[in-house]
Amino acid sequence: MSEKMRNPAPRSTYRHGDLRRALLEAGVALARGGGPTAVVLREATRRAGVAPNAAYRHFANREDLLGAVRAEAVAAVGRAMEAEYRAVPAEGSAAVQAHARVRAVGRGYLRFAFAETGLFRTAFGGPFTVAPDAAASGASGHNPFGHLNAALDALVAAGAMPPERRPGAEFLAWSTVHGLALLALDGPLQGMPPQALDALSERLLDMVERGL
Amino acid sequence: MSEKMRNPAPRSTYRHGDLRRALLEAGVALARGGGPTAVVLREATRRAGVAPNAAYRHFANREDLLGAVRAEAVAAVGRAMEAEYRAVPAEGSAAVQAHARVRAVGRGYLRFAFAETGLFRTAFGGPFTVAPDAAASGASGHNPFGHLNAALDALVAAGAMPPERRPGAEFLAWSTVHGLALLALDGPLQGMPPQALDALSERLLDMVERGL
DNA sequence: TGTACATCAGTGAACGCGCGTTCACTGATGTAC
DNA sequence: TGTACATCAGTGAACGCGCGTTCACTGATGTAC
Repeated sequence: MSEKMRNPAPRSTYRHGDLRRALLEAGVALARGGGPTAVVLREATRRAGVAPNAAYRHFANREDLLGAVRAEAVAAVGRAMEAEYRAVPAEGSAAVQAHARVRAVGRGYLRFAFAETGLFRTAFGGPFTVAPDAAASGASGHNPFGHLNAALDALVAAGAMPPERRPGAEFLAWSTVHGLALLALDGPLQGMPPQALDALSERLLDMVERGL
Repeated sequence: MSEKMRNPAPRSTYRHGDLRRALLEAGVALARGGGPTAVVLREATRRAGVAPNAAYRHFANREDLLGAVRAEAVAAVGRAMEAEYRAVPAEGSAAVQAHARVRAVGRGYLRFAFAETGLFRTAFGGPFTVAPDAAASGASGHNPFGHLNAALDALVAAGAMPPERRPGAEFLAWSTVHGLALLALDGPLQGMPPQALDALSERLLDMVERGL
């Protein structure tokens, strides 16, 4: 029973059950609907059926809650990228596969942006950073930047990209898809039908492949 | 004197002199410092030395003021692009010049974004549209989208780009620079020194040229 | 197994904030005769 | 040139809003003896 001291697990029962999770999920739902500014602390507590100030037992303040929601949104982007990535058939030469995977990663990013506007905005619509060990950590999935880096590394390993062009290439590739996403969300591409957006995405990915 | 009826010019004297312009300039100054959310109606009137509600003689509401400020910011982006464009030396073949001009247009956009963060955000950081006649109007300068379109048209005219790739190419090119700008403003490129940003910009423009 | 106590998740009420916006007004200016 | 009147740019005061956040609290639960 000395485990209590070594591993001071938080108490297992709370009145609400798990208010922290409930608030986080409410926050994610708000973000999904209206982006980061829609993550309103009082509204999250309302949805959790709790007094406004109860949130302060689980989050330091509104910014803290928003940060947790943002992390969820980033993870969701990563999952979308992973899904496209895994859908790439394991056929063709290593170079062909590596190319297909870079495209898949970009396609996942774009499709998420088009389909989950609010969450995408929450993840990348304001100031954001990437985990410092993004490139290094291979195991921990759900990191968009890590996926991109891995795909580009594989491109070099397959001999499909000159190694001297590799440094910084992730920023060039990311810029491209990021820009298209935001043009589609806020800019002149607003309201373009999904299939047209998909077609434009493929052309963009062509351009990146040729250009890298 | 019947001109009065034909041309009912607004009265030439106002107590303030030109409060509309004063408010607009205050708004632009606020946007320069803090982006669109910093354009606060009350603060603009404060800076103009006027009561808060005086603004309603010149703007329907806050959104109207912000729209006018945004138009100024967009025009400033256009001017920056023009400046780079005009700096292109008139030497080499038509194709070489056309390439140089596409690059110049992109470079102007990026440099503006890096140097005038607040104004860039105001122009393109939220929902925005481009003038419907953007491509058509050649004379009216200061339209970023128009500059880009013109440069790409020239690229095709010079035989430096296959005509069948021209449609929609403006969105691909714009996506690319737009994405880099936002990654530098909000993302992992934050705090990168201007010369490094310039170097990355040139690599990005290389990529676009090869890829288009 | 039972009792006394400490913990702390959630309560209820209230705050100050700065904003955008509305109201009825005033008084300098421009215009008609 | 002088007087009477209309216009309307800017005034002063006030509003409601919903937010994030703080305060002193309560009462269910977990723990020690």
